[in-house]
Order: sequence, then structure tokens, then C-alpha cells
Amino acid sequence: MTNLFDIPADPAAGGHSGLSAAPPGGARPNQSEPHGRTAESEALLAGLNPQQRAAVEHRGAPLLVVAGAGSGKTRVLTRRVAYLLAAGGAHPGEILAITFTNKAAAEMKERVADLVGGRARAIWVSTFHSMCVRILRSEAAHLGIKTTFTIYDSADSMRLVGMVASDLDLDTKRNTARALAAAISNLKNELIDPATAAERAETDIQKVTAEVYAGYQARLRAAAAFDFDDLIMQTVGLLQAFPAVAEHYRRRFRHVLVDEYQDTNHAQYTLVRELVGGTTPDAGGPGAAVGVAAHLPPAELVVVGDADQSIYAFRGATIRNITEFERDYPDARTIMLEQNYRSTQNILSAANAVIAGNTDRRAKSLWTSEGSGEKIVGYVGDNEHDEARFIGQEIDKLVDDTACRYGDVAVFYRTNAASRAIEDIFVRTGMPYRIVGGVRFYERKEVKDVLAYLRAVANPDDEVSLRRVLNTPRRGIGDRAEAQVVIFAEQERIPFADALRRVDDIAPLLATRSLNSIVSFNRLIDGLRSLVSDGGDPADLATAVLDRTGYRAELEASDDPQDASRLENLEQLVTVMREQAEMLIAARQAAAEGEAEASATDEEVGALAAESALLAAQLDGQQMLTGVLEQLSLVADADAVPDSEEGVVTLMTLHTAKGLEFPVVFLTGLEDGIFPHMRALGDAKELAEERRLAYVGITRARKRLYVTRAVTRSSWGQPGSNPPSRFLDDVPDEVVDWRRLIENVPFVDRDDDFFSSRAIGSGRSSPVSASRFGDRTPQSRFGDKMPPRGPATRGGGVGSKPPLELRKGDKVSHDKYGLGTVKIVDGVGVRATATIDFGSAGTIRLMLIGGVPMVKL
DNA sequence: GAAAAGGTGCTTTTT
DNA sequence: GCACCTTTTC
Repeated sequence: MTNLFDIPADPAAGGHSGLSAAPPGGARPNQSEPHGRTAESEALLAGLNPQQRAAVEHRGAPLLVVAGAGSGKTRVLTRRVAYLLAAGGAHPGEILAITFTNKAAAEMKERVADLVGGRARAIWVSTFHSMCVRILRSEAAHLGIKTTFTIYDSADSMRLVGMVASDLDLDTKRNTARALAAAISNLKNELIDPATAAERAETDIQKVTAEVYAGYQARLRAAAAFDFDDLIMQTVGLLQAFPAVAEHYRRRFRHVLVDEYQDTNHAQYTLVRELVGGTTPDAGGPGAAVGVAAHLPPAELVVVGDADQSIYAFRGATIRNITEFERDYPDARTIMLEQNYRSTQNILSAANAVIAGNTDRRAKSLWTSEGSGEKIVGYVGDNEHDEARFIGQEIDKLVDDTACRYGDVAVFYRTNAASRAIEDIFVRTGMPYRIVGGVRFYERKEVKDVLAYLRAVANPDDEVSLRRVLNTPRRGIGDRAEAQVVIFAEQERIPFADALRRVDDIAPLLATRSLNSIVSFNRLIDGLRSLVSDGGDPADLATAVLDRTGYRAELEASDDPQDASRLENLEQLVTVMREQAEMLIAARQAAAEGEAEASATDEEVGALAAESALLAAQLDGQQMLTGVLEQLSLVADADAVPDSEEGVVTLMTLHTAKGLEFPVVFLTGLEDGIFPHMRALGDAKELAEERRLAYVGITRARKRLYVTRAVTRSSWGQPGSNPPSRFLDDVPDEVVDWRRLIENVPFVDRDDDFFSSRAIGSGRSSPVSASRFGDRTPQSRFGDKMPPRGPATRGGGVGSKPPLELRKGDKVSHDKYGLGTVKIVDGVGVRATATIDFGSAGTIRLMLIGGVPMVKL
């Protein structure tokens, strides 16, 4: 397959698809004067404070809006977009607004539409990734790539890295693949290509990484696939390699707005620069815009962000983009929004105090005119179950006693795994709740299996997907058979899929069963492809996959209750695909109408719009399938949608919570080792990011904030104890009402005494002195008995339990097999085994090491 | 080759 | 405590 940038000549202008059509008249004067004050423009400025107003009205030079949490930055962005149309004389097709999540994009689009009506349809509001996909598809012909390319998520990437590593005879443990994939991702975020990575590699690890990276990119190209980082990196490469293409987009987008700018990584930063045009202070350096026609002034750039809310450094985001904005764009202006319209003063005081713990930040202090509000409520549970119980009780109390509805409440935690304890209680007490994120729908095995079929059908080169489904459901094509095909493909230097087609050539090397299975697998795929070419829609195709592969039959035949829910998931997948297909058609129509409307005079609008909408809707089966698969890859949060749905408590990680707000927020697991996370404790930079995460969490709350922790918490199946989070120390005492406050004691490793500290007043004797807040001076509320900071102390493990001592004839009860009689005992100590007759469950030989789920009766 | 038992290592966070 | 991987057994 041709490499992306092999094409030597600059593509001729005019080859772009309809979606990138330039607005009539080409570039417009950049600093167009406002049309003066009209009723419409006045209305758009109404209700804004002076800073917000300045940001909305600002024209010309690049603008950085430093906005604190809850200061109405989304409002400013949407108003600005509307204002550009109403008072700035901007053309809707000239506006590009980039957000980080699809949800944010959808919301902004909706709000702008509320303000300016149908004109909003021609505005590009998009995430970085969706935008890049659209650009790459439009320019596919120039790049020597197919428009049917597949998008690999991180799991697919890891699989591919694993395949490359095994090609190179490297250790292919999962951890290795994960580390390599992360290293490659970092390189891509820094816009470093494999050749450069190899040049710069000094350590052995870097050399290996560069080698795998090169093989990985080759495999991606061969599979006609892009990973998430690729989407950005290759788009940047495209704009840099083809000045005419870059200029085309610069002419088109005269207003570029970026939300959540603090979360951009280097590649995204460069992409913005390329789209905006203009020059850099250190021209020629990395990120310098190339080939800008002298007569084309840079687009108007407005970025909005809050360095204190940067929580994605782990995926390459760099605050430098926001802190150095004025250096990057020397004529830039900065506007600060500090007034908060979301939270009470108590909550803001806590947020300010916590974030103040970070040095090296631009001082910023949120304030509100709303008054202090309720105190923050604190609670220390004996363990995570007690913590969860308190949360459940408190929510019920709020709903019963106040105007609060379940939908007003959110519970945040640091890691997805932490949701379990809370869920347990909620399920048991019948609390209505929903989890956002976590084990995502699209990450479930059965869903990925079916999607892999669809991808393999849509993109014949997609080796990762093809090999995933080759023996799913099991049809007798085992590792040996697959390996033979791989070897044959290497010998003949043909793609895996082609080797599979020529299975007859290696028939002698295969078991008859494998051979037959491969032949019928080929037929299966052919059949599915013809379904697509006959114009079948993606949902029908998914149904056909379920029927023809026997996937559905296998699940239906199973009596495992998990398989029943798998079936439900698959049904839901088919439904989602049907909806997506409809949305795709609707979106095409809307875009086409928008384009038509934007480029036509009023009289022509109706006819033209209708005509192009009809054209756009004429998607063939292949386009439809590609489009739907793309949606599913990019819109991974389709099952998110908290939308403050009536009557449902929302559970999510702190990262997912960004950009949202709730009247009532529970911040859980405030323990050193949990939040801040153990992995961050040793590293000042990571600790600073954890602190920002705490700041994000606190500032989600509008009226009431709860902070909770647990003295003991089980993780990895073992109980342990964590000191209180250092973030709690920073919260001023006068804004917190501690409902229950107990001290930690050094963890005691005794099976019968896990919970060795108790609250005063619990009615039981306490091994240590504990205190309620209020019994002491606030400053010393944790006294000097606080255990030293550091990783959690751990209790004894399974292995420390004594082995089970059995003799022939003993009766036992096993958790899984039930009652049994010992028949034979072999070996001594940890090597001892027993052969036990479990009656109808069979006769089984078991090891007797400690922790075996069996007791002697 | 499939099924099942045993072993291993895991937990950041996500577009 | 769990999911996933490896080994064992039929």
C-alpha cells in the first residue's frame, strides 16, 4: 500500500469533495468591522459581565480566554459564534469550533442553533478527531489512502503492537505491548515519525520502541487503518506536506475556536496553528506554519481554557499550550473570567484552597455573589461499604427532606474499580442510579466481536479485525491453522486476507477440519460483502452476522446467565446501528442543506437545499457501513449522556465529570493512595495533576458538596488502610461540617480484626483514642497520632493462611463443587493435593494451599 | 481442538 | 476479586 505522503506532486486545487467547498468569494477580510449595534447583537450581549462581553465582542488578534470553573466559558463561546454571524458579518461556513467531546460539540451546536437558527447548520462544530476524519476522507484521493479506512481504538492498537512485537521475536506479554503502545502514542503526540524516533533513540528501550513503531505504522497502513493519534498526526502531516491543501482549509475557516485548550497536546496545538496560518516567532521551528500565502491573513483564533483543569497530561496534554499562548501568538490578548456562576462560596473556598497547593500557577481566585450556602459535609467511614452506605442514606434523606431529586446527585470516584462498593449498596437498597463510562458498551467482548466482523467486511485489509473473528465463534480454525496462514502470507509476501483465500495452496499443512472451516469462512465473508453491495444497511448486516456465524445460536443455547445479557447487548447494538444509520443520513442532509443555504441567495435556498439533501442521502451500502463504523469508533461515549435524567443518581470517574455540573456532589475515596492515586504520590508533577483533578471534582458542585473517605478499604481482594487525603487538609475547617471523623491507626494484620478503629459513640470499646471534630482545636484535629504519609499498609494475604489438612475419608464443602469426600491425599505442606469425590460434580484433584475455597466439615 | 482448572497480575484517568 | 492467560486433560 502506498505510504501516506508518497505522492510527490502537490495535488491540483479543486479536487476537494463538497464538504470542504469554500464559501463564495473566497477569503473574506479578516477584521471585518461589526455591522453596528443591532437588536440581535445587543440581545447576544445581554446578561454578560464585562469580561465575558469583551471576549464575545473581541475581533482580530488571537484571544486567550482564561476561564475559571463555572465562569460561563461555554456560554461565551456559543455567544461568540452567534455574535460573529449577527454582528460580525461572518459567514457560517467560515466558522470552525473544536471541542474535546462529542457531547460538548452536540450541545454547542444546539445552543448556537437556538440563537441563530438554520444558519448554524453550516458551522463546523466538531471534536479534533471527527474533524480530522472528515479532512482525511476528503483528501483521501490525494493521499493514496482509501476512504473506507478503519479507526483502531487503543485495544486494537495494543493487539497490533503485540503482532509486530511477535514479528520481531520480542517478549509479547501484555504489559510489554501496553508499554510499547503508550510509548508509540507519546511519540505520535509529539509528531515524531518512526525514522526520527530511530535516529534519536539512545537507550535500548528507545531503539526497540522505534523499531516496533516503524513496524506498527507499516501494519496500520497495510490494514488501511488509523489509530487515534494517527488521525491528528497524519492530518498535520497532510497540511504540512501539501501547502495547497492547507491553504484551502485556511481560506475556508476564518474563525477558529477551541474549547478546553488546556487539554491539547503538541499535535493538536500544531494542527490549530496549521489551520489558523500565520507565522511563528521562531519561524522554521517545530510547528511553524508553512507555505502561507502572503495575502492571506491568519484566521481569527479564540481559545478557552483553564490551566487548573488540565487533567489529561497522561495522554500528552500540555499546559504549556495555554501558559505560553502569548509567546506562541505575540499579538495575543488575554481575558480572565473569575466570577463563578455555579457554586456557593463555601464550595469555591474549598476549591481555591485545594488548588492553591499547586505552585507555579497563574493566581486565580474564584468568587461568587451567591453567598456562602450550605457547609461542605464530611464523613469518614469504617470501610468502603460504610462510606457507600452513608452516601446512600444521605441521598435518600436529601430527596425526602429537600427539593432534591435523584437526578440532581452525582457520585465521583478516582478509579472505575471504586464504583463497585457504591453500586453494591445502591443495588441492595434499590437506589436508582446509572454509571457513566466504566466498562463501556463498545468494549464488551461480544460487541467488539460483531463490530470486528463488520470492519472486516467493510475493509478487506483490516487484518486485526479479520483475525479476531477468524475463529469466533469457534469453528475449528485454531492457532496452528492460523499460524500456517501467517507463514504462507509471509512467504508469498501477500496480505493475510489473500493468504486465507489461497488456502488450497497450503491444504496439505492443515487439518481437514481447519481447511473446510476456512473455505466456509471465506464464503461467509463473501456473502456478507454481497449483502453490503446490494445496499443492505449496517443493522441488517449485523443481524446477518449474528445469524450466519452461529453467534446468536451459541449464546441462545448457553445456560450461562451472562450469555443472556450478552444477547441483550447485541440486540442493543443492532438498535444503535439502526439509529446511527438514520442519524448519518440526517446529518448528511443537514450538512448539505446548510452548505446550500450558506452559499445560496435567499430565493434559491429552498430548491437547492432540497436537491443537495437528496444527493447527500444517496449513500450506498459501503458508505453507510463505513460511516456508521466511524461513528461508533469516535462516539465512544454514546452511552454516556447523563443529561440529568429525571430520578437517577449519576456515578462516574472524576475525569468523566469534567465539564458537567450537579446540584449535589459526593467526592469519595479521599485517601492518600486512592486520591491522590498511589502512582502519583512519588512524583510532584503527577501530584499536581491529581490536585487539579480534585479541583475539577469540587467545582462540579453547585449547592452541596460531600467529601468522604474510609479508614479501611479492600483492594486487590485484600483489606488495607490509607491515611486521609492531603487534599482534605487544605480545605478550611470552617467550611466543613464533619458528620463523623475518626482517626486511622496503623493497620493490624489479623484476620479477625480488620476493622480495628471505631468511632466514639459506636457503643464498642475502641483500641485507640478517636475524636470527633469539635472535641479538639481544628488545627490538631488529626492530632499527632496520624500515621506517616505513604502507600497503604496491607493486611495479610491468602498465601499466609495455613494449608488445609485433610485425610482420606474427611468430608469437605467446596464453594463451587459442594459436598465431597476425600479419596486420596498426596504430598505435604504447600504441595499437598487431595482427590475428592464431589458426587454429581465429579471427582476432582485439588491443591490444599491456604485460601482454597473449601472447608473441612 | 475444546473445556476446564489453575495461575497471574492488575488499577489510573480517555478522545 | 476478577479477567484473562496458560496448562492440563479428555
